[in-house]
Amino acid sequence: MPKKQNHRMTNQRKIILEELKKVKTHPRADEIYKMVRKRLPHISLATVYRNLEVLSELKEIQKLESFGTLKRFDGTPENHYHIRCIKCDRLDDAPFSLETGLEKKIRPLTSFTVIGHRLEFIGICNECTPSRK
Amino acid sequence: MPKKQNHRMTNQRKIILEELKKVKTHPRADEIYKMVRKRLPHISLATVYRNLEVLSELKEIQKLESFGTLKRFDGTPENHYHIRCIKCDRLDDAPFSLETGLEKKIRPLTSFTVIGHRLEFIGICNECTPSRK
DNA sequence: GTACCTGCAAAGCTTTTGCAACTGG
DNA sequence: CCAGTTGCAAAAGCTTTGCAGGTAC
Repeated sequence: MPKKQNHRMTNQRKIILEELKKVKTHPRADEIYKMVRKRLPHISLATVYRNLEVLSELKEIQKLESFGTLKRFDGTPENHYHIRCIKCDRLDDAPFSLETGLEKKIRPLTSFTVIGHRLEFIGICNECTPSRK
Repeated sequence: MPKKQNHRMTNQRKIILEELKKVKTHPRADEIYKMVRKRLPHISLATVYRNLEVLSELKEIQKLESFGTLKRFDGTPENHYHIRCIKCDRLDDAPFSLETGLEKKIRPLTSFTVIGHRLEFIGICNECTPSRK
């Protein structure tokens, strides 16, 4: 069973959360570190990393890493979608044709010049599905 | 203008490409290194990295790094989409409601148990659009 | 009081780079 | 030939971890 942890709302944790909620961009850890250091000049980068981890476990924030931390390489140069197994991190091609309509739909809603999109499905693969073991 | 380069099809490059085309998974650089080393025991990991870079420039393969190399953190815990600027790497929320139908459409087509998806739009932001400078 | 947290420094990993030797076209 | 490439080793990032001291509750 998962280890129980009683998290404390330390000053550092509170300020990291406040600063992250304050911006609408999606900063990297080092950017958050810079933001927070204006209010806590002696905070360490390790504390920022540890708190971002805890806060995303608590579902207060989201950690974004769609394709995982490591780069992956794909022998198929054409654009296509993928499906990832959340258990074993296996990444397959998704048997799904391109949704060309998506870009058209978002164009009137954004100030960006939209030139494409990426779509990834998340799931559990055959081998990781308990009922089929 | 972009520097012109005359790429050579060296044995190492050819074998890396062959091995990558051979698999339907999307291996990481270190996995490709292991695959290639069975045929070229003395190849170096640096060569693998350099060739993956060249091959993706040549559009022979794709480098997958949807959210970029670095992790990013999002103060909004609810699921939502993003839009990335390919020039400055800025990442904003996408003003686009969730496409709940996608998962339903892929379920009959895959052996994975689908539990979600991630969608990212790619574009050029306001500040990077030349015509509005 | 004590489990959790912090800052610092060191370690860990993946990826990139400098360099001298080598090679494909 | 010689620009492009390779292997090796070292460097460069980003992220995690060990540890001793500090703190929230």
